[in-house]
Parts: sequence; structure tokens; C-alpha cells
Amino acid sequence: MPELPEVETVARGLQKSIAGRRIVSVRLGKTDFIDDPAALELHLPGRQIEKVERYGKFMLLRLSPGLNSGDSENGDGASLLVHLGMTGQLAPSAAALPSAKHTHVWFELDDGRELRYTDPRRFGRMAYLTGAHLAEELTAFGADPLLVSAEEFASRVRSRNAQIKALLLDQSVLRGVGNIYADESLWRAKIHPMRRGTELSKKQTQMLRRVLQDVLRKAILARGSSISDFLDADGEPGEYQRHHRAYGREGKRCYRCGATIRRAIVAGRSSYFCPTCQPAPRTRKKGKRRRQARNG
DNA sequence: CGTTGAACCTGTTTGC
DNA sequence: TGCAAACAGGTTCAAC
Repeated sequence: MPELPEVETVARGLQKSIAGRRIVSVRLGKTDFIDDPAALELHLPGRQIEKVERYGKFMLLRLSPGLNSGDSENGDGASLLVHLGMTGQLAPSAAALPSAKHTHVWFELDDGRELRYTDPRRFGRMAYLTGAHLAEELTAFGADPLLVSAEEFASRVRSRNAQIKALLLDQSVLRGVGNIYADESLWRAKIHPMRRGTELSKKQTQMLRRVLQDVLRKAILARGSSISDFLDADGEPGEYQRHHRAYGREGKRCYRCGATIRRAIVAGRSSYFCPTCQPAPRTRKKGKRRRQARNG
């Protein structure tokens, strides 16, 4: 569910509502999505949440130096890394309110509230990481799509023979793009999701970066897309789903040309596109119909 | 190197 | 109405 704009929305909300608060205690339910549950219970109590930021689809809760002695990496960029997976929600709540179903982590704060993590499918991830470990973790990711230069974007995309949809979803190429914003940007750039990176012209590549950034910025302004269950840190849905041009529009007409939006599985994911505006690449032979004779 | 499919887990929607 | 299949904003891993 949460891609870059949704995670940015949650991170900004949390920065406003919980930055500066201290974690008093930690309570855990199911923990199979937590790297080292005991580390949370051991290291988080007493720490102040200094800042909440986004890194790709991750949230980084930057923590104050710990008071426990014996922890050689105290203060060394200690952070709580949170990935929302498909259905994760992280939001503060009055401690007295009942917890939603599938709430698995409660951080008691020093102002009487609790920061709660709820995640029905538990595809999310949570980890307490310090300095070197955190840095190492983050090196696996590619460029931030909002910051990437035209040159870097082009070199990352045009050097790869994979399908452009797969490249946009690959977090080691760009960090933060998911299924919705991949399809939305490809529709706007008029590029078929099965086109190869190597196949894109310089113009197309420039256009793709431009519209991707534009879509992401506008989606952030609209506080993300809520298809069925995304809620921000204030419990509010986003509005950007109203502006979707491709994603989820199978069978409806293309806003640009009126053709019928199609759905196909590309890179293992449902992909929505306009078959007219986004012409398909020449299909590989792949058995089936033997049209033209090859050999000459 | 690139693709595909399965797996992780729960809930909701769709189809017969 | 009932029940099974398909599908969901993500990631990872094995197999080819």
C-alpha cells in the first residue's frame, strides 16, 4: 500500500506529532516482522525520538543517545527503521483508547500517548539499528526519485535491458516507487511497461523522470493515495487516488485518447496502461503463432 | 543478467 | 446464500 508519497505523508505527520517525545516503554505482540525484538525492548526505553524522516519506503525514527552503559554505539545514529509493507500503519493514539485489531507494537510515550504499529498482513519490517549497521542497510538502495539528476536517472535506466516497469519497481535502482506511481508515470510518459530500459530514447527518459517527479510531488501534496485502507499518521485518507489515470482503471476509458485501459501482469505485478497511448514493444516470438519466417 | 513463480499473511471482492 | 478463487499499495528467494 504505501509508496513514497504515502510514507512521506506518514513521516511528516509523525515529525509533527511525536518528534521530541520520549519513549517510556515498549510492548510487543506478534514479532515475526521485527529483526530483533529484544533489541527494541532493551534499547528504546528512555530514548527521545529526535526526528522522523523518510528513506525510500522506509521511515527512520532518529533516536537520542542511549543512557545505558555498555552500549558502545550509543548516540551513533541509533534509529528505528520502519517499513509499512502493504498494510502497515504507524500512528499515535491516546493510551486509553482500545487498540485496533492487528496492532503488534505499542511505544508508550512520555505525554500519555502511545505510538502504535498496526499491520494485518505483517509484510512490514521493524529494526533497531545503530550507525554502521544502519549505513550498511541503506547502501542497498538506489537514488531518491525526487532528487535524482537527469543524468543519473538516464544512466540507471538506459543501461538496463529489463522491462521499464521492473526497473521502476526495483528499489536498488530508485528508492520509493511502487506499483501505483510506476503505472501513473508510465501512462503520463506514454511508455509501455514492457519496454526495455535500453530501448528508451533520451527524450523518453527525460520525460519519464519529469513526469515521475511531478506525479510524486503532487501525490505528496494530496497526502498520498488511499485505495482501500491507507491512512496517514492522523488517521486521514489521502486524496491522490482521484487523480489516477491508469492504476486501477481497467476497462475504463483513457483520459487522453478514449481507448480502453488494459491490465496485464508485468514484472509479476498488475500493470495498467493505455494500449493506444503506450504502444507495446514488438513482441518476442515466444512460440505460439509462427508469423514471419526467419532465416534468410 | 533477467524473468517467473512462489512464499510470507490476512482481509476483501468477485464469480459461479 | 455459500464457498472458492482471485486479488491487494511490498519484498525476497529459488529455479531456470
